[in-house]
Amino acid sequence: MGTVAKALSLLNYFTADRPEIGLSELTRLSGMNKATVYRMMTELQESRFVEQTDGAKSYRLGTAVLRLSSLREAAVPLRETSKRAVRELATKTGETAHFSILDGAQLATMNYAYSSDHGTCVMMDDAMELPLHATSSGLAVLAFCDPALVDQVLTKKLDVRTPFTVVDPTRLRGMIQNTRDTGIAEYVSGFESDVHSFAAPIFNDARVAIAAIAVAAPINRVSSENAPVFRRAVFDAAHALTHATGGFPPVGYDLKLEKALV
Amino acid sequence: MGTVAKALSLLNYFTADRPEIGLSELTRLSGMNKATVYRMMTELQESRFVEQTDGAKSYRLGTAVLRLSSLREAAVPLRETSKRAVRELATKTGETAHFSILDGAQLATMNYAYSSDHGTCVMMDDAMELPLHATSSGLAVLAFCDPALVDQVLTKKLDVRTPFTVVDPTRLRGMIQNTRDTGIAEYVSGFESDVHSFAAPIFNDARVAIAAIAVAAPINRVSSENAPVFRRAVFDAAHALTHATGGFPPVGYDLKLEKALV
DNA sequence: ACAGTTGGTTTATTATACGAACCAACGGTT
DNA sequence: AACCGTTGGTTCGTATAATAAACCAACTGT
Repeated sequence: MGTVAKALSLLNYFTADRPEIGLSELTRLSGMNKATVYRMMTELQESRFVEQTDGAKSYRLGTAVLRLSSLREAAVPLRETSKRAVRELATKTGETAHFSILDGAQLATMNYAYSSDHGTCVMMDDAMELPLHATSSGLAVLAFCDPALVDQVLTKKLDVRTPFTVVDPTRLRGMIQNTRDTGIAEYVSGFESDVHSFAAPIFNDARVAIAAIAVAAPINRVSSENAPVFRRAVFDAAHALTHATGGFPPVGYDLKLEKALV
Repeated sequence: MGTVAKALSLLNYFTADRPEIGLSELTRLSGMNKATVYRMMTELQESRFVEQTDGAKSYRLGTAVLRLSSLREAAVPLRETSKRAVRELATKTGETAHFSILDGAQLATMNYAYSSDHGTCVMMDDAMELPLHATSSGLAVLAFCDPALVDQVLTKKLDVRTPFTVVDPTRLRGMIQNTRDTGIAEYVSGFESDVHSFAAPIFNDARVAIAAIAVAAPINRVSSENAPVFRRAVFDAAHALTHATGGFPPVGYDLKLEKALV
């Protein structure tokens, strides 16, 4: 890993839970030398990727990332397009909907929407990172992405989030194959307990999965009655999104789904 | 400039007009050695700050910036809050409204909204960069930011955008002082010909200007009749935004404005 | 007075980034 | 087919720039 990549990896320690980090803390987190961290943060600050809060000396993400993401969004519109789709999906299903994009070997939540149909709903965090092996969105992406990513994910030690998180590579491969067959991913309590989620992949112009849209409901609100409704809604949303963003599903994908969902 | 900053400066060559850049082009633009550019882009790619488009080998901004900007937005909400304000301002004034944030020595447009009241309106680009010396938004920020920034901007050679762009430091200082006195900035044809714009600053919690909200109208639609309406609308929007984002205006600012705008 | 923080600085050492020159492949001209 | 100017990518000896340990100074709580 070169210097640039090492410096940029420092940015990964910023999370929704930890929006500001001091020098010593960042040194501890990264395991790098303090002087090194200091120099890198100074450079990141020059480039406005981070900024120091006035009173405290702690760092937080800077304005440069805003400009860059606007540009990325202008070049590859996803956030805006998906936002509407997510809101519609939440309204239609009466449950929490979310859209996440593949970023390395994880999914980054880009937006989500709640429904007020019920007194409770599955909660989300801003910019939440979703593991590929523990979520329906992850399965949806793994089923239709570059096979190398599947190998990469399955050879690492996988985090256990709940007693129901599947970490056995063989079982996961089975679930991925199953998703590939049906076109829609499901996961029960893999990431949060008592949550049943449905997800479908969004494809790019090379027919590779790059994102997923999902619905997450409390287990007890999912039945054999309404599960087909969720599946249908998720598929329709994903289908529309793929097309709206200039992507194409793999050959035969739509057809297979249309049959399965009748 | 260290390696990290140099590598990150490569990202600045991505603009709305030039969303994808090839290796040779980037080498030419940056004036760096090709091998150096290549190494840096490879590292940026590892960190997912850029990605290569499938067919062509050209680079475009990657997914990492999306995640980071979501996190920044979670820590310091501005984009979302301003979006509503901008839309309201456009509706209220019947003209194009936009919000931009200080990023280094430039303003980065974060969002904008058109009005359909007239057959024509001032057009904007995504993620447009606005020079501080040629726009009303720039004057608004310069009037209430760190004085060091004013010096920094005025000592550089300033770009001429139109025959009406002011580049004389003395005249600019006058205009900045004038903005400081009235609290609202105006500029006629400084950035685009035949455009009259009004802007007011947004303050952070240290009472320093960090952004601006503005209205831009075709010159012939601005008169002594409706100019006060524009000023009032822009001030109200900026005031609301400052408070909505947890900032405070300088002591006496609101009072001065309230008097001037009666 | 002390121990343990914090952010920031200095130093010699050595690892790493550098750049000129070099490929191989592609697309037009002639 | 030979040529030209492209393109993205690679090589390798050299010199620059990143490194890490140790050190400040300021602050906190005991």
